[in-house]
Amino acid sequence: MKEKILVTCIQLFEHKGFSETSIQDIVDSLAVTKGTFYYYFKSKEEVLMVIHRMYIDTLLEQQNKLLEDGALTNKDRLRGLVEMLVTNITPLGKSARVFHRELRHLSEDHMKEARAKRDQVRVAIEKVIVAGMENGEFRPDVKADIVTLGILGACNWSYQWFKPEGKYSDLEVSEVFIDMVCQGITPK
Amino acid sequence: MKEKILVTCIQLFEHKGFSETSIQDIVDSLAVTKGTFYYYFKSKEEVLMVIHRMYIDTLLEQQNKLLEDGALTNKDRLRGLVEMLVTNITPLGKSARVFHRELRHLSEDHMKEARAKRDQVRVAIEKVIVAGMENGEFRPDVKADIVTLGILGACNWSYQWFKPEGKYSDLEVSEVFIDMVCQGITPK
Amino acid sequence: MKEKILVTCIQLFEHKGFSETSIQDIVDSLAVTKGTFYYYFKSKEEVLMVIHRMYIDTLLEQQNKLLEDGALTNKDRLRGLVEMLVTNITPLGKSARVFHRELRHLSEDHMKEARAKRDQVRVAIEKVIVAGMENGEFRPDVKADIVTLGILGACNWSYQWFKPEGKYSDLEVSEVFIDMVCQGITPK
Amino acid sequence: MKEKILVTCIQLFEHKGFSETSIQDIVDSLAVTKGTFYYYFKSKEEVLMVIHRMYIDTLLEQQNKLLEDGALTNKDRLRGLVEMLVTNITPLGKSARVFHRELRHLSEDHMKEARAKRDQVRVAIEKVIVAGMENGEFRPDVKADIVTLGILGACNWSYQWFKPEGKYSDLEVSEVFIDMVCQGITPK
DNA sequence: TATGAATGAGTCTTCATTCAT
DNA sequence: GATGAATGAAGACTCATTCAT
Repeated sequence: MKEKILVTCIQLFEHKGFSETSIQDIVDSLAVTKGTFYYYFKSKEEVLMVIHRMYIDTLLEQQNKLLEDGALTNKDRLRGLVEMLVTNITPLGKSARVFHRELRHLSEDHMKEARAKRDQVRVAIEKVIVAGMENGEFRPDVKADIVTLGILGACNWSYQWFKPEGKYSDLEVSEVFIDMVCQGITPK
Repeated sequence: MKEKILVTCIQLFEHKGFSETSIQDIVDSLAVTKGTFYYYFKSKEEVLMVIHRMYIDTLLEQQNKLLEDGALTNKDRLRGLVEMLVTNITPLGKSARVFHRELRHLSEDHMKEARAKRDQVRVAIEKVIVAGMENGEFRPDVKADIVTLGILGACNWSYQWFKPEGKYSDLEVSEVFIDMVCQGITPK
Repeated sequence: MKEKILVTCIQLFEHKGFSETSIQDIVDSLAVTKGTFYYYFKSKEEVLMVIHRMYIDTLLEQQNKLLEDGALTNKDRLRGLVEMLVTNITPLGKSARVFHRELRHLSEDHMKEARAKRDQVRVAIEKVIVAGMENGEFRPDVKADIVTLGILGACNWSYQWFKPEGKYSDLEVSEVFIDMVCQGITPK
Repeated sequence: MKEKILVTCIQLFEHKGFSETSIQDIVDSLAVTKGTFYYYFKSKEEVLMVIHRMYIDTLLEQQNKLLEDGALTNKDRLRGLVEMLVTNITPLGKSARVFHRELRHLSEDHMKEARAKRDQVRVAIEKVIVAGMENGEFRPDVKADIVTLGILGACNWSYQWFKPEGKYSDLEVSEVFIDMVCQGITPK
């Protein structure tokens, strides 16, 4: 039941937004009563928090695997991180959209937690880039911090326009992003 | 007064979000009464619409100047567009954040209008890239549509983290973005 | 202008009802501003009162002519009163509907006045019937007071269904009413 | 509770009118909170609709009994219908007044429904008269449609003046109406 | 586990009215 | 005569949340 509530909430929050989704909407979708909702969660915000946590923890897990794999080059790692961020398979895609859009509706504490975790992704990208700069995979003169934010922006923004049934798959999109970021768009 | 209401609304919508800003909040900030608000605007949504329109129209105007200037190379134009998007001079920065975050709270009609205009920016970037591909300024094998969305993402996302008083100026940020996109981050 | 406001108000009150008609509606219909309205009338209720007064005074005037005409039989007089009530010539028809429907929105004092005048019509009918009973024109055993209220009901109700462009004219309707009331519908 | 809300609303709508009765008035009368009202009804209009439906359905039921009773003459039936309409036994009397006065505040759909049902009463009276004309109970030359509207008017109007504690009972009033309509007020 | 009645603060919005100009 | 900016009380309705059962 807790699971079912979560899934329903992800759908609704993604579709209508957190503020615009009422408890009534949620319990109607599930054909249960309000009491049931409050038996499992103590507030609407708690549901949001759980969604955030599930999403970001999944991400961080993936990320750690990538970072710890000693066999990979830094470019491979960067590719892996970009793919991870762009990947849009349900239900992670919906969670991702909720994550990026509804961060502000978390309570003070939960927001700090979410931000801190979100930052780990940024830091990971930045570290990979810096490591690549040091071992010659990347140009030594790039501004790693800003480039990182640029890459993050490109990836996170994809949740705003990406359509799974569209012209390109999520993998193709990440490939293009990686190519753009690594080779640039001007001819050599 | 209409002007004052708008400015206040931009502040509040940016700070607390559209849904979370009540008419009461707005009129309290201005030390007027609700009646006054509704004398100038017929709904909260109308204010949002005006903010959107002001922002996007300003953008499109700048954009048109860039596109019509025959003396520029396509790379110059791209740089111009990126600079235009990243530029965060007050009060456009707040408007920009409101624009990107609260699009969904517009009414059906206004949303269509806003989306159509927003799309003009995307189309402009894409056209510049395609033109550059044709005249050899850019590689002939890039996927212009996705690259465009990547660039847009990097730029639009900057409203989430850019601080005018921070380490880099908005011009520096756009320079890094342009460099990243054009040269790539790998050495030649 | 005062005249124009009145005419417009009759239209609007008749169409939407008094409570549902806002000052804004009124001034919009006239393409003037609220200030103008309040220059001529000191409240919405005052307009309603004037409409009531105009209608009922017109009625009472007609009624008095009928009653004072010594040449008429009581049956003639009754016919005259019924015709007077049913008559739906514009703009009296709309005023009549407003009169009957919106009485309750008058202020205490105005309501008393309106009720008193309205009562004069009832009393007049009753007197004509009693006079007819005394001189043999009407049956001596009718309950004049209730019959009066029945006749009034039939007439006043006609404003709810009568359509000038309908199958019968207002004169035909009153003829039928008079016939029904005088002869009854059973055969002799 | 739903029952209690309905009873209270009938009182208030009858006394002050629908538009003039606020939700606050209603819940204050019941010593509950607004939330409670909206737990049972989803709008003020819904309450009005229920009141209309209860009243008119009760009426139509009574009416059908009358029409189906083969032992009655048409005059009996007409008497029955008039009695039914004039009868003012609590709480139907208040409902009746609300019904006739507040019809216009129903939503489009509910209004159509109410009007259709209200029309059934008119049609029933007309049919009884026509049937009486055919079997010789009533004069063959009466205009059944207008006479019907006259009778309806007399009856419906009674809700405006009838007082249960007054000089005449509701049964006496209907008797006078029937006598007036059938015999007429002129001597044979 | 789950219900459903009840709460009460809060939402956006409308409105009749006033008044300085 | 007429304007239009401003008021503030009141309107209908929503909502997250609680709690006895």
